[in-house]
Amino acid sequence: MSSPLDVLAEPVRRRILDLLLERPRLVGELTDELGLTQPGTSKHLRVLREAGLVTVRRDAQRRWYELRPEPLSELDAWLAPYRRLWAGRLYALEDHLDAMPDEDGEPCPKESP
Amino acid sequence: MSSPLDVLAEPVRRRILDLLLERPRLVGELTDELGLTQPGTSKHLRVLREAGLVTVRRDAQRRWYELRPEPLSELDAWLAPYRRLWAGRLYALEDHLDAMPDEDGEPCPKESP
DNA sequence: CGGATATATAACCGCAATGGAATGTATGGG
DNA sequence: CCCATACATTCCATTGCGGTTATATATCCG
Repeated sequence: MSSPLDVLAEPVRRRILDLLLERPRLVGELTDELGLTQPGTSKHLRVLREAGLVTVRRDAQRRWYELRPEPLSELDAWLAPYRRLWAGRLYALEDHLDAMPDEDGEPCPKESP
Repeated sequence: MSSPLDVLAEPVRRRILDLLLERPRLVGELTDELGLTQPGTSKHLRVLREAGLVTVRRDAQRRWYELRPEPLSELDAWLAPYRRLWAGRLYALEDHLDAMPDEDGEPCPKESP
């Protein structure tokens, strides 16, 4: 019972979904593109399957994996109240720059310098 | 340099953001609501800070944590091409139910039975 | 039927991340 | 000046996850 967010934390799984966004793929194709071993790919696919993010179509020994985007709507729903914030209101950058503790780290990286 | 998705995989951190969605909070408040120890809370807050998802305002010994939703736009951007799919086209449910391998598992849980 | 192909599963390992206890640091109050 | 408060950091143990190797299962081909 893992949340889509949990499943998508893995970069590899995100790449799989991105690949399936174009068209259904065989496990072998995905394995090639990901540069993983076949069992590695299969395990990620299993996680995606159990999260309902992909479905399988059997074709002899082959398995066509295809995208099932529905569960992503949950993520979208979670995101909704936040989207309003960064879209609508202008963020007072200087305000919290001023209040920044004088640590040497970079607590708030800007996205594009 | 962790992606928002990576940071949000943690349920606790999602709850923190949800709490900060209402109003800024002190570490103590968050600790109470989360049922964690104070250092535990602080560590999650550190992760959120480094991801740019929260900012801190110092007030004597207290620290007011507030939400910074901007990095979530990256998640939103990743989500965009998928959103079109589950929103626009009707998903052929029977189609892949038909192609479902006869395993005992439940590869595709429906969201509301 | 026997081997090759395509994929899944199991067993195992290493690492990173999480959570708790103890400690460090800064600020305010008496 | 000393102690309490509020929070951060460090250290440590546990665990869960991702990756690989080896093995199992199913299907096609000759």
